[in-house]
Amino acid sequence: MNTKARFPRRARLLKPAEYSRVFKKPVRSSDPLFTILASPGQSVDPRLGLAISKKNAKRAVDRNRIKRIIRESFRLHQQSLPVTDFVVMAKPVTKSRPNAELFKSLEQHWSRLLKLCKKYS
RNA sequence: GAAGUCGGCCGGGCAAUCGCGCGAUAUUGUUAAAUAUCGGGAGGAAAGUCCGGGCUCCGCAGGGCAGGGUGCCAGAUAACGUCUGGGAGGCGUAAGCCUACGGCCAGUGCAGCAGAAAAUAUACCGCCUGCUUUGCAGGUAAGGGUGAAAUGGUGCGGUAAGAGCGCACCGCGCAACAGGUAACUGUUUGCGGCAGGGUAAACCCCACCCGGAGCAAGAUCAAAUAGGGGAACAUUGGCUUGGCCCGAGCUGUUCCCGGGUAGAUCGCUUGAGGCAUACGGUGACGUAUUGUCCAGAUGAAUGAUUGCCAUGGCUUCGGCCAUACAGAACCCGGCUUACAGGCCGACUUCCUCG
RNA sequence: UGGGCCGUCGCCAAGCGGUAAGGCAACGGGUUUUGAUCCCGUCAUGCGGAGGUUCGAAUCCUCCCGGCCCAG
Repeated sequence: MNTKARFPRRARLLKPAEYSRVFKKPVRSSDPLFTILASPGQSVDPRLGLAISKKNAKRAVDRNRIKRIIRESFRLHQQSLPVTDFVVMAKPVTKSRPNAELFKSLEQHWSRLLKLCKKYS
């Protein structure tokens, strides 16, 4: 139904309960920049949640930048993703990397998760 | 031209594509919502949370003690620990800057080491006199030495040697007078030979100020669950909003029925708002008028990519690199701290030329 | 958002206006055939940072920096 690369509210995780469900039995994908947890979704669309802790990115500016980049990347790739709930977590080094590198890393994550989720289901 | 002082301002720009959340309007839809168009969408510090206020609740926000804060004077302000003007002291050639800057003649405390002596008196080396002369007694506080700090400085007189012992000038204290709203000031007058040290960011005293919590405050609608709610009576203990007391409420018993967690909505952005002009005031600021609406999220919007330009640096002249500090969360007034680079104005000193 | 606490040698810490204790560790020496134990000695000039008050500050005051805890 979403022919365009949009990012409305229903494509996000909104409640603590939804987050804890993902944390309980996730499929993991990690690299030095991000860890992404995935779990089969209950909605019609793939959904995204963000977990950027103050420990990993101390300044609010850095946290906002990381979140925006993750959302942007998710928005552009959600067409190819299965109906799954994702939670993206950042690492301590993430804040010091340029935007282009973060986009590249996330792209690899999405394609890897696509394979993993197919195997899972 | 160089060095410096003060004040104010900016904090990259334009375009294209793809988005996010808010408001208004329109259409669709039973609702939830969806789509389209238009409008606007981070800061000078949004930060630290160091002060002050609004707002909300604590029945009223009351009294006393305790505790905390402020501390030259006057003003500004909703208020302040902020700001403005003035005074005093200090620093600087100057422009200018800095200052917790009330009170140790209310009381209490503290001062290691050194030094004779550290706060109430005294005398180590000295100096002078006398004597029974390798010393003792008396006088003295000029000189030396110690220390952060030792009973005012210079000169003359005076004396056995000295000493405010006396005098002159300076300093200090008190009073009067004059100026100033006041702090305070003085080529003024008079009195006092000098009061007796330091420390109050030591306890403390004096003056003034402060009730407590915080928008996750609080209000409304309400799945689940039955833990409850209201009125009357009683008052030992317990609880409540600052630590205690007074005062107030709840808990207890009886009677009567409606209450409320998850979640949602409101609070939530029109305000001690901001811009412009005029007037008053040395100034902080105030008054009046015209016109204006300028972020409102909630796992948390305000973005990403590309191109061109701007600024700075490097350059093999093709280009390449860099562009700070930092992200609203109820809202304002300050303070403090961080900050690439740049702009404007006023002033000071020095050098050169005319 | 609000409130509270703490930064002292490599580690654990006492001291709270007048020379910064002590223990563990480390290093050197002694004892022992060797090692442990034990004994003696040494070490770091450092009180999170910057200002101020004071003759004198780890201590008092102000502002920053870092860490921890609590309420919701």
